[in-house]
Amino acid sequence: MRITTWNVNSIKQRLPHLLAFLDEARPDVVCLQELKCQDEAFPRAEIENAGYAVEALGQKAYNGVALLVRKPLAIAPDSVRRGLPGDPADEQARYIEALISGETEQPVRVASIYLPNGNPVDSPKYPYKLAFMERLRLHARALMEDEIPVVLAGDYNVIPEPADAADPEAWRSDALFLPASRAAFRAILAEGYTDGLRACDPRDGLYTFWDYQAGSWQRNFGIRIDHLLLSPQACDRLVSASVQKHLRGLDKPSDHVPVTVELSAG
DNA sequence: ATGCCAATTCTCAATTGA
Repeated sequence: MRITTWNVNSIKQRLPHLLAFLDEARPDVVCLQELKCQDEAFPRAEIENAGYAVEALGQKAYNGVALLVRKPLAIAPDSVRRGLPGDPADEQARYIEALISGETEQPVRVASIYLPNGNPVDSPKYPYKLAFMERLRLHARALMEDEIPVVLAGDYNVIPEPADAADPEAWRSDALFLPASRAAFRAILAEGYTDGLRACDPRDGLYTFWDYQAGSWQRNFGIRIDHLLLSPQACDRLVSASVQKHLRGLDKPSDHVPVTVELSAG
């Protein structure tokens, strides 16, 4: 089972690239972030025609997450969770989760996460980010209890280590790289989760985001902020992980590229 | 230190992102 996470930065703008990616890469599960569209406007028919079941949580203009599941895999009935537990007042569309099952594969629980950016750090946005990460840690812990493999995939908006940025000094006081942000990320890992890409590829220079500005792509001024975190049972099945970097070089790209892990059937 | 770019919105300027 191949599971991909991709912040598309507007599902409407990126639909041609997404459909081409589904056709070429044929991932089994796709976790999308930054749909920037309400559920009524989600291009459901086009994606279903490509062979995928869709569950989405959208809102106007900002945020928005979705899960795509390629047939014959399916989303277990009544298994979809919309919104991260822990704060009923949080109305931002940043979390969707479901149990994925198939005839020949062991089930896997998969979440698509759009973690808050947190900038500027002296605004309420930064404490919101840290509170969201603590909620995610607690939920990640709860999800391990039934021992079904868990993959928490998404745009974490966290640069875990200096090796995950081409120029770490440039991010020193940014919400993506502040010590408290990195500590909150490590606290999730400490619950027993593994950074899937890092577990497969120890090299420096693995990036998943290049800013549209200042020629970041051309100069390879990237950062690694899109992650797939695997519970112990999921990590036992980890076969490979990779970044689909070439998509950043297309016309009208997202500023993020897909990241994919492959799990054995069980 | 700021803008650089891209997308969205009750658009022609402001807001958000990272």
